[in-house]
This record gives sequence, structure tokens and C-alpha cells, in this order.
Amino acid sequence: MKLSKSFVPTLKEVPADAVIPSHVLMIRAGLVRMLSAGIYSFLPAGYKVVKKISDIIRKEMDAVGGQEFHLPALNPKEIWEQTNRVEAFGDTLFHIQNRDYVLAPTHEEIMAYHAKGELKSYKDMPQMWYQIQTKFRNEARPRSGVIRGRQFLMKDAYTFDKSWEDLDVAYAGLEKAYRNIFDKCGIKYFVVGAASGAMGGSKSEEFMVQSDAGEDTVAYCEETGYAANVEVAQSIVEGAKRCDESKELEEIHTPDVKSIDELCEFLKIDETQCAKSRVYIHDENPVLVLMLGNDEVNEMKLDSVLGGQVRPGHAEELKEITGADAGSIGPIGFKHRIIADLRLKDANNMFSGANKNSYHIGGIDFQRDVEKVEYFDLRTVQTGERTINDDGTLEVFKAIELGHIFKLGTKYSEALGATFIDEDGKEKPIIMGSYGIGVERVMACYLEQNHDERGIQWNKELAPFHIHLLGLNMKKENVKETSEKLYNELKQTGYEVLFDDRLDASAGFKFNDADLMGMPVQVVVGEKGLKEDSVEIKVRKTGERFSVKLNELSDKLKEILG
RNA sequence: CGGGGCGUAGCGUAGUCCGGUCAGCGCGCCUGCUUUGGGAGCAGGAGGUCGCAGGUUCGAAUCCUGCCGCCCCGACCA
Repeated sequence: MKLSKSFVPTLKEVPADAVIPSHVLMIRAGLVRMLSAGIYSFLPAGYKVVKKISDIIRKEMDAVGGQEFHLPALNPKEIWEQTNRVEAFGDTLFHIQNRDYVLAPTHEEIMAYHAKGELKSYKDMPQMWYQIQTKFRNEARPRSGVIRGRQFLMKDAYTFDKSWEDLDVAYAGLEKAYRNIFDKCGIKYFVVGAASGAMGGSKSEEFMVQSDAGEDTVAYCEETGYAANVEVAQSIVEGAKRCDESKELEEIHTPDVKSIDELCEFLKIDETQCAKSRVYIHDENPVLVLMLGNDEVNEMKLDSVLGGQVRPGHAEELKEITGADAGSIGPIGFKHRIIADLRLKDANNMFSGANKNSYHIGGIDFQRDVEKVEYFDLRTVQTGERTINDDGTLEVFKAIELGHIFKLGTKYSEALGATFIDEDGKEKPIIMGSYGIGVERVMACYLEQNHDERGIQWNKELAPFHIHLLGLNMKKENVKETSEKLYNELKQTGYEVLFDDRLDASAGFKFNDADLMGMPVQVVVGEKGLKEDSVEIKVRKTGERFSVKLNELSDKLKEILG
């Protein structure tokens, strides 16, 4: 492709609205332009990358028996009502105003709809269906460029099986395919065992990429490969020590002491001698949650312990329930349910609030003074803690979810009546699996991981072009001739070539644009080199530069690009 | 949806507090000449309803009200 005739609008300056590197680079390198919040147009070079990623995915999906569909984005609302997901998605689902359609945010329903009545016998399975298409979600807050958009490209696959054992086989196949896909794309990722979540199902794994732009927080152990969402992650942490002798309860005047740190400072004690109190409202009833020291309550863990509706109590409620404000609340005299983190189990000589402003109580013995307390794992793990098997150290960081595979089960097949007749002659719901990959996220994550201060560093697999050919001074006859000739030869050889043949752009301008756009290899044709019948090669990733005789160029490129 | 920030030429911005040569600068763009190995030089030029709509005022980018849009934090996230 000749740059002089192409639309690749590069930008020297950083766009005001872009914050994370991938977003900045996509705009600066002329790959995308925003149309509206969370809605992006892919420009020719950017779309080439999207197509390359899609092709990698397609190839791996086909290799494990996937069959590609092309499904409507416009769906009858009725189908979505049958699975109760119009309500479940709520405002996230786009509705069409002048017809009872919705814009599909995913395609479980539609795939199950087609399976219904067609996959009638156990002999019709297994099946693996997929699509790579645009999904629509009315995200309340689109963010981080293409990472969370209102419209995005997703590969989603669905498996249909007659038994849970067969689902296991399909699931394992997809997991392998996913690893191949991300490996091929050159992305450093890890796999997290996720909570099955609202969609139900028995097993679910997320393919994650470490990034500050991520929306999930995970605990990861390099040594063991342990990875879990912090919502469920566990670690080994020492509990509070139980002393041989329990002291008497004593009320202590603690003016202006609110936080655990202030309490420790005031009483000259360690935070592991303190029980922090948080009051939650569980289905209208107050629950006191006690944590050791400054440990944070993990509300996801709390949710799953309590079930039902759980929310933190408001300031006014706290006063009404305990008689004190936040900062002076504690277990002694608390009249409702009390639960505590495992680290507090059987602790004694502890300090906590007195349920009376400006007072705390010392000498609390959980065995003696807090009779009906129940213990659960309620804390959020932190960087540096040991893994649950004590075989590694955890690191907690933000991550982007790139892909998600899970065993769906029969939720959709049951709701839509997608059943089959099994070997035993009985009618059963088809067992489904669901597997997604965010295509633009793959691109964004790649960029997050592969750039430097000058721009993008594409690998051969994802690069819009393999070779960036620069004709430095195109007004010089020999440069023009040689570069034109090389352009044709390289294309002939089978390389995808971006040819900077612009007449008036200066050498420096072209170099900088090439580094920004980041093709794996740059071939520089200039007067200087031509005097010795050579051109210069620059490997973008390493920054390595060397000159090559024209007649050796072909071999050298083969060596670098394979 | 809560909190914060922002909206001035294609891009990046100054000016907004304290109304009145404030519509300015850099990049980009157009014309000509020179230039071409790390974002060229000179000369000339085009381009802005200051997000939109009301209001206050002799006078509004600037003050007031409403709306729209965008970014960030949080909530939400199949």
C-alpha cells in the first residue's frame, strides 16, 4: 500500500481524551477514530489488525470443530423475554424504539433458538457453533478506548452436548484453542478460575492480561500459576494470637479516635489487637462484621456467606442500631447477628468500639464475650501474602478480561425448550457451554504490552503490514526507482508492504511515522545507502539497524520475518 | 447513576476568577521557492456561530439558568 494514496492519519500530538497507552497509540497511529463515547470506527490500517486477529481466532476455532455462523444483531425481544434477560440486562440492553427488537448484547438465546428442534437426538451432538460479530451494550460508562465500548467485536462460541462428560471434552478443547490463540497473538496472559457468577454453570475460567487499565482485580502467583479474582482469592495469613490469660473487659475513653490506626496510636497497641467493625444490612436486618485490624471486608465473600440482599449501613442507621457512629462500634452489647473473619477466631484481649461515641472496650475475649459469633473467610487478600498451599507469594493487580470460557449447563436450553431425546429415550435439555473473546481487547492488550516511547511494536502476526518501506527522498531518481522496484518485488514475494512514497515528507518525518506505526521491519532506501548498492533494515522491536546489499535483502528479510 | 474535570480552527491549547483591541499561540492545511538519513527553512495564505439554547448587560468566550457532549474516579458489568 502506498502511503501517498492511503488514509492513515497519524498524529504527532497526544489526543486530549486518550489516557491509556493502547488508546493513545490507536489514535496516533491512525488505526481508529472515535465516533461517540465507546463507539469507534476502525480505519483501514486498524481494520487490517482486526481482521488478522479474527483470522487467528477463526483458524483455531475451526481446528477444534467450530462452525462459523453469521447471526442477526437485531433480535426479537420476545426471545430475550423467554430467558428473562430483558430484565437481567436492564438498561445495558439496547432497545429499538419503533419495533419490538433489541440489539443483541451476546447470542446465547439466538444460538439456543436455532438448536431447538434441530438438535433433536443425542446423535446430533456434539456441536460447536461460533460467530465473530458486533455486540451492543449500553454501557453506563464506556472507558479506556476500545476496552469497554458500547459496540464491540466479540467472538463467541457455544457448544451443545448430550452429557456433562461431553461438555468437559468440549470445554477442554476450547481452553486449548484459547491458549493457542493468545500465544499466536503474542500476548502475555494468565488464566483465572472465576466465580461462576450470575450466569450459573459449574466451571468458568477467565483469560486475563495484567494492566492498570483493567477492570478486574486479581491475585496471581507467578511460581505456582495460582490466579483468582480477589473476590474469591484466599491466602494464608496469621490470625490473632490467643494469650494464656484473658483480661477483664474495660471501657476506655478514646476522644476523637475513629480509625484503627488512630486507636493503635492512642493506646500504643498493634493493629492485630483490634477488631474493626462494619455494619451491613442483610435483608433489612443489621449484621455486624468484624475484621482483624485494617483488613478490608470483601463484599463478594460477604454476599456469598449471607446470601440475599446485602448493603453497607448508612451513617444514620448505624447510630440507630448501635447507639454510636462509625468508629466506635463493636461487638460488646451489639444486639444483632455478629460474624467475624477467620483471623479473629477465638482471639482474646482485643480492642474494639464500645457502641458509645468516644469509647472503646479492651480485653475482649471472643470465646467469653462474643458468644454467638460466626466465623467466615471475609477478608481481601493482599500482595505479598502466601498462597493457600504455602507454595508461593501472591501479587494483587488489575487485569483486563480478554476471554471467558464457561460451562453454561441447561439454563438457556431449558428456558427456550431446546431438548433432545437421549439414548435412553428420555427428553433432556441440551447441555451448553459458552466461550467469548473480545477481539478489540486483544488488540488493545497487545498494544499495552508492546510499545515504547516512540510507538507501536507489532509482531508479524498482528501487524497491518510486514514491512514498512521508506523511500527517503522520492525526488531523487535513483531512490524513487529502487524503492518502487523493491515495493513490487517484496509484494511479489508475498510480503504485505506499506510503502512511504510521499514526495514532500522529510526523512525524519518518515522515520518517526514508521516508528509510531510500528511494522516489524523497516526497509530504508536513501541516497546514502544506494551509493553502495545497499539499503538499511531496522527491526522495530529491538531497534537494531544495519545496512544490507540490495542483492542480499531478500535473504535477510526471510531470516528476520521467516 | 453519584463525585470530579473539561468543551475556543483538523489536532494540542492561551484567554474565563476580574465582562470592553481576546479571538491568540504551536502543529497541521493551501501557494511559491529552497530543502530531504531522525518530525526542514523562508515568504505569502485559508480556516473559529468560542458545545447548544435562553437570560443579564450599552457590550458576553468571559456572568446566570437549562441542556448536550467528552474524560477520569466510583457504582454496575452477561
